[in-house]
Amino acid sequence: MLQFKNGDKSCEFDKNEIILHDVIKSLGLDNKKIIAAKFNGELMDLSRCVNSGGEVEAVSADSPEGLEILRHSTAHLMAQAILRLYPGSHFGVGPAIKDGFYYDVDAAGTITENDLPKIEAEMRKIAGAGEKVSREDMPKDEALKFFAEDPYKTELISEIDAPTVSVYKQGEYADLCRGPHVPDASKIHNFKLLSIAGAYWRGSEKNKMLTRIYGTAFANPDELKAYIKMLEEAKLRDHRKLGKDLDLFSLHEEGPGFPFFHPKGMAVMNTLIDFWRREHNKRGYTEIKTPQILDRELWIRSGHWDHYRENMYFTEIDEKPYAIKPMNCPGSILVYKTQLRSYRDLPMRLTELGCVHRHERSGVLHGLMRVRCFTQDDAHTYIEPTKIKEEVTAIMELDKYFYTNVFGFKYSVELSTRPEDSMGTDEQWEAAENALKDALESTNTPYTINPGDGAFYGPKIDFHLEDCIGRTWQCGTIQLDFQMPGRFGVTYIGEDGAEHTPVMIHRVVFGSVERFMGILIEHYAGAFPYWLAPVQVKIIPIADNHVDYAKKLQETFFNWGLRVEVDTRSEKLGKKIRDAQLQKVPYMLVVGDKEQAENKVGVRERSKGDLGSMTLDEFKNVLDNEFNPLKSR
RNA sequence: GCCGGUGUGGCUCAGGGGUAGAGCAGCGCACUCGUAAUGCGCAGGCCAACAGUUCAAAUCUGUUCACCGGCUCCA
Repeated sequence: MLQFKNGDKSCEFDKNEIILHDVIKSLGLDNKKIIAAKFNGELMDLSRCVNSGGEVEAVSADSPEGLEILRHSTAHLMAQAILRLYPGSHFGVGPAIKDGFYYDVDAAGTITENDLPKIEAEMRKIAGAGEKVSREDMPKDEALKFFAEDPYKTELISEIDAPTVSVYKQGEYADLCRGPHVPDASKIHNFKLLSIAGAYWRGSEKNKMLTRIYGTAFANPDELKAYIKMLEEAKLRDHRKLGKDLDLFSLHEEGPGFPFFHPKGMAVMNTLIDFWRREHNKRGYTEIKTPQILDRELWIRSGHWDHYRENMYFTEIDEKPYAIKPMNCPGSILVYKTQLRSYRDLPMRLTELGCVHRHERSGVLHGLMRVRCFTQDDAHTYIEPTKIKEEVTAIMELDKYFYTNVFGFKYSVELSTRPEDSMGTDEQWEAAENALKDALESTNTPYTINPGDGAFYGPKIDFHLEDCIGRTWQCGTIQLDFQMPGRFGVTYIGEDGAEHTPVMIHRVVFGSVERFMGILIEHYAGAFPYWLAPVQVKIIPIADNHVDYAKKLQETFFNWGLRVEVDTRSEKLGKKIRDAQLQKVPYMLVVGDKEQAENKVGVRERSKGDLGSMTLDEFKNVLDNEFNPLKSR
């Protein structure tokens, strides 16, 4: 006798074993969208046979768990189609991921983007025929024999630490897989293959490169359509396109990875920096500036030569070796050491908007997000070891103010621990990692651990912001450093009159000012808020004889400190407005006979439209009510 | 760096072995206009670079460079 229940529903079978799908049916839970089962909390195939009773749930394709199964099964469906079209192909791994799935293929022949429709068509054929999916548990040695032709599966099987493995078969295709999967391919309707790329087997560049095919699948056709539309809209937000359209920056073959900033881009960047300076001054930071090129000896002493050389550029001055700085810390230390410091001077918070050069491999460059020269909004804080938590907490609050209050970003936090290539003792690393953990936990900050991703001199807390298509980019970081102060003999005189070594905190908020700007462009889709907009106000004379009045207004607004342009072209009003809208200017001021006579401006806001005629005082009042973190306090 | 793709006027793109095309932007002229594109005209390109095949290359081949999508790496 087997008893099953689901909430207040229950059923019994006078048998020793039963198929979960039958249980679901008699519990009255079945419908077309059900693709798997959950038995006592464990996801299983609908066809799975159980020999004890328990809690049973039906997993629908539109639940988060069901969607993952659906996508995973779609990856298998794709693999079967590829096997038909490219017999002899082998497969690596093919998991469900955040917005879909991929499968890494060692294809017999070359698969290109143009082949995706063909593969998709084959997939629909198989799904239409309702190809059955079945699971089989095999002892490992049998599985090894079964997959003898497949180097990838054999490698995976031999690493599995269990006596048996499960194999899923559908038609001519079979795959080593934990499952569960849909009962048959007819459950898969709404899918699309998206892109193709190379990917190293098991993620190591020492291994062969396989062909990775990305795709996605959804429970409903509307969701798939919405997702594809989202991808298209995201493309329109791409900071590289908007950077061109809005004349913010450009990239040139003559300087790969070295962006050129135009006047409008600089207007945004300088505004960001003004804001940044204000906020740091409020919090007890003072600013320094250190040289671009420094003696190679300094970098040997700092450990960069041993741990970071691959990413550095070198040069020679008067036959002596020098390095272009990839980080600002050694420079900061030299400034610290120009005087004998007291515990009363600590924490000493030195900021530096340092332009650093790092050699990045050609394939990773990406607009403003990944470059070879960027401006770090750096600060190095020298601090007594007992004050770490307090200081780290204060930095996290600063980060939160920036990201959430001012820019409205979602962000995630990671704690990155000791990497393989690093300096210092285990005790030092443990102390540093614990200090960061402590700060995170005492502020109830949710975080994940990113093992082995710390800097070579210490662990770090990283802040990741999302771009328009969900890629995340590291911006802020807080790094604890127990190494450099010792290496450079950095000291302070304590209350006890003795010399002590301070701890150093390296931290950035924007991270790279360039990257942060890239993310802002996508975040706002180019429509910067009033305080950041490169052109805040565009004056639009209706006819040529209003240009003089427009220019007079511009003078006034310059004196108010605004960024203002006048459209002096002999175009129609509609055209000038359209162009200003496309440039995403927050305020357009239409001026014609009426305004000129009354000394007014016709105010149009880019999203609210025509706000009517206003005196200059009234307009100023509107501007004063705009969000502006440069004016608070 | 690796795999795949792409490279044609400022921008978006068509063409494709026989002396280079469109729209937008630019310039000129006319219009002097009331809240998302006025009309007409003009000018603008060694078709990424370098080799090769050919009577002839933007077009075919090779190499290089840059860019795009990923991988690896990272702020």
